[in-house]
Amino acid sequence: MSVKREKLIETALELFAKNGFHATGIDTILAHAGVAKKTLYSHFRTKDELILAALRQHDGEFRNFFMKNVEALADTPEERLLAVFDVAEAWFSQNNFYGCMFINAVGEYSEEGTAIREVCKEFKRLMHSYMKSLAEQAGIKEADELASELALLLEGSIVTAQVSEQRDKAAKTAKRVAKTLIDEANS
Amino acid sequence: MSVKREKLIETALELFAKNGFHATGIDTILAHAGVAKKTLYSHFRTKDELILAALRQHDGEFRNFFMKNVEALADTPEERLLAVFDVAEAWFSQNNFYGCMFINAVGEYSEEGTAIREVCKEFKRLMHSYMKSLAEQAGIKEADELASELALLLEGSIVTAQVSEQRDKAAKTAKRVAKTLIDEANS
DNA sequence: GACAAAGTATACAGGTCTGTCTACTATTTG
DNA sequence: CAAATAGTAGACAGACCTGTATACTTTGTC
Repeated sequence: MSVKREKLIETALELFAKNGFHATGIDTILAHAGVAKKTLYSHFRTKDELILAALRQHDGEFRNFFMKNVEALADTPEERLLAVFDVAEAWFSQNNFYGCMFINAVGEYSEEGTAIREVCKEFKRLMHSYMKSLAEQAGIKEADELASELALLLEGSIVTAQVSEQRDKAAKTAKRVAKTLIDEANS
Repeated sequence: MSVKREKLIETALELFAKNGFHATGIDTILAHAGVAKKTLYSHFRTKDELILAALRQHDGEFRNFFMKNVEALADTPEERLLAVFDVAEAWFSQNNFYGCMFINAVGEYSEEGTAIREVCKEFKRLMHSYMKSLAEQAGIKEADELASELALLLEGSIVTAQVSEQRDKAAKTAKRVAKTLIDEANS
């Protein structure tokens, strides 16, 4: 694929994360990426298509980052369910942490059923699916229920880290509750 | 206070909630409110000041709605801690539910220390404070910890209801975990 | 080396944005 | 009743928005 296209998506992701989608203009993206306007519009028909491509790429990249780190931090499925919140803490402490891009996107695009919303919904579905598979591998009976509970905790910690700026505490509180829930589901 | 000013804030809140802050123009607010531009700029110096006034009013209104409903649904402090999630479920099921306006605002305004961000942070602090006082009234030792845990669950259920559109399930899952945590903190 | 593909730079159209200004009209208050 | 206050309607400036078009340049491939 084109290196210009990749540069555009990379730049767009940074600016969308920091300043939001509506507040980030095409010209700003072009200036930061060092790409001409015509090149952008040869790769993407509209700004919305660029947003969509950026979100789709971030979906893949982020889940890859997340799973790779979970698997590096712990070996057993049960330990990995807990490690999710260690990875979250490391994520929150990055200096370019601006919350979850998919949550932020839904805040700006409220119309249900649109492509942008569906990508965000799918990302959350896949994160839930990942935690459910870990729970199943750990031999937990109510794997789906536990995954929903842990997903809720993860969302809560992301938003608390973003809004209340208590990043370490948000992750640690979520992890403490997660431990309680995993122990309970295992008994 | 001026009825025009109130109408402006009310209209702005509806449009900001539905379409976001950057995507909602001054002219759109004026047309919906039936107010002249000069009147707006006699009450607010800039759009940001209107946003700030709207957020501050929503802070008061929302917490009042929340606490009134919690207190109507349950009588004892312990039951009220659980009722928080029944009120959340009722909130999510409103047809004009677009998630938490403060979370959405932070997604659009990333610069820490700005007035808009501080209002959002303060709202979350006050919600935590409310749940902490309920926990204290219920005689729970680690009231602050429990409040942080329940706040995390509440945030998680809000975001899940908004993004994943499983509104009933999000509230019920959070309530189920909350019950576990409250029982544990009481033992 | 020729030629097609991909890129640059930039002007432009048509629209929207915030905020100011002028001129006029109700409304309230002393 | 008169004067101050608060409002309407709308034009306007200057900036920014998305998306298209023109003319030129680089790059890669046969």
